[in-house]
Amino acid sequence: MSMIPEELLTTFGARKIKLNKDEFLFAKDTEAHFYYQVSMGTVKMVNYNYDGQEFILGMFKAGQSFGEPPLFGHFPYPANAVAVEDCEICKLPRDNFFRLLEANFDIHRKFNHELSNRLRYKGMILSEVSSYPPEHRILTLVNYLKAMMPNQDLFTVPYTRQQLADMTGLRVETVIRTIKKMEQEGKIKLKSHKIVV
Amino acid sequence: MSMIPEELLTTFGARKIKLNKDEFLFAKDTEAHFYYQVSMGTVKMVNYNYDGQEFILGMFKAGQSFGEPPLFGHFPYPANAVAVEDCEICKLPRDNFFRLLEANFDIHRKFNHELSNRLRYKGMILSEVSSYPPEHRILTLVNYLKAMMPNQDLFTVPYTRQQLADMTGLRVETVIRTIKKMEQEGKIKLKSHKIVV
DNA sequence: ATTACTATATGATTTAGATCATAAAACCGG
DNA sequence: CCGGTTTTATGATCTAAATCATATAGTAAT
Repeated sequence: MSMIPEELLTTFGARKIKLNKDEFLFAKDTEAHFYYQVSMGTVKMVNYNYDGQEFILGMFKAGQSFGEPPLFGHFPYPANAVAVEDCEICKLPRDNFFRLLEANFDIHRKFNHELSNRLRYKGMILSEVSSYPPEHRILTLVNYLKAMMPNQDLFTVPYTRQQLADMTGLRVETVIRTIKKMEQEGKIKLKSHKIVV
Repeated sequence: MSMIPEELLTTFGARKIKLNKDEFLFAKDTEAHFYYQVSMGTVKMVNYNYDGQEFILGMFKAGQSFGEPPLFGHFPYPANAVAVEDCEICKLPRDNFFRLLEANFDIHRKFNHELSNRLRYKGMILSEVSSYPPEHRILTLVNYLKAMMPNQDLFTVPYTRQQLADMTGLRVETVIRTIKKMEQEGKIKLKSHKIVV
């Protein structure tokens, strides 16, 4: 379930840190020194443009790692890491992380797999944002999120309209209006304002 | 320079195939059976929306590989592969590719590095397309392309206005007008219609 | 050179979604 | 339960870029 079991991380010298909602873990354009894995809560990778408008590049919850590409690819962070809610994060120094990988080939492979999946997500969102109207973008995102869930029962999209907007490059008002319209047309179902698929 | 030396690819049973300009190598939503590496020419990964508008997710030239994420991540192709010009492509069956990786740890690592760099590119473009005006998008892309060049001399952007549009989610006319405006304001230099940085 | 095609150029018009403004629900901590 | 904050809702207006329509300039092949 976890990218790397927490016991193994501890063995290699990882520390657990706490992060309050809205706190920054690292900032865009700074150097990467650590491997991070969410132990509790949710972290988002996010970019802000000049007038504060944000775009969410990824959401990471318990068990998921984030911010490794700069470690593998040797470039500065391309975005900021911010706590979406109170979090606990496992933090492992870069060198220890590479030692851990060398000693665990299967985990090294797992990262290949994980990075590939993230490319899939980004490519999908990119194609959407560049050429599809709001309705299509939201539906594509929602269907992807559902498909990523292990159990295929009813899935409640756990994001606010604002977060959906920040993930699809739309404005809140547009997302609100589009979701309402889709509900009226019977294209989606809502349960206490959350999309259920 | 190459992701995998061609001799090594041959050792593991790779074949060279030819591809004419505008020919498809594989299509979106189909299964991935091969590892591909450009030997000559340029291949683009591209998506088309309902009215034929295209979005270019990546351009790959001699030495570069493409379309591996579906091999690593076990999902169908998220985009189409099309020859931008006449090409020669090395093609290696999936299983042989994985055998090659197992036998060459350094190459396996290289893919981690490569995938990370692609994530960087996609994240950058995504942030641009979602929240920045045409001028900023074009400049960011151009600067990135230059930064990727090994030699840091004068770099001529090798793409047409149409291709730049398809990489930034803009329309040709917008790219043409924006580039012209930037040139007049001295923000960029042109040499026989191509941007030089 | 001439033809045929591709790329660049430029004006006029339209439009989807952003922006602005304001309000009503829903949710949360003490 | 109350007061404050966050989230959802909705109407009115605006605007950047898309779209539409042509035209001109390059480029490649015969």
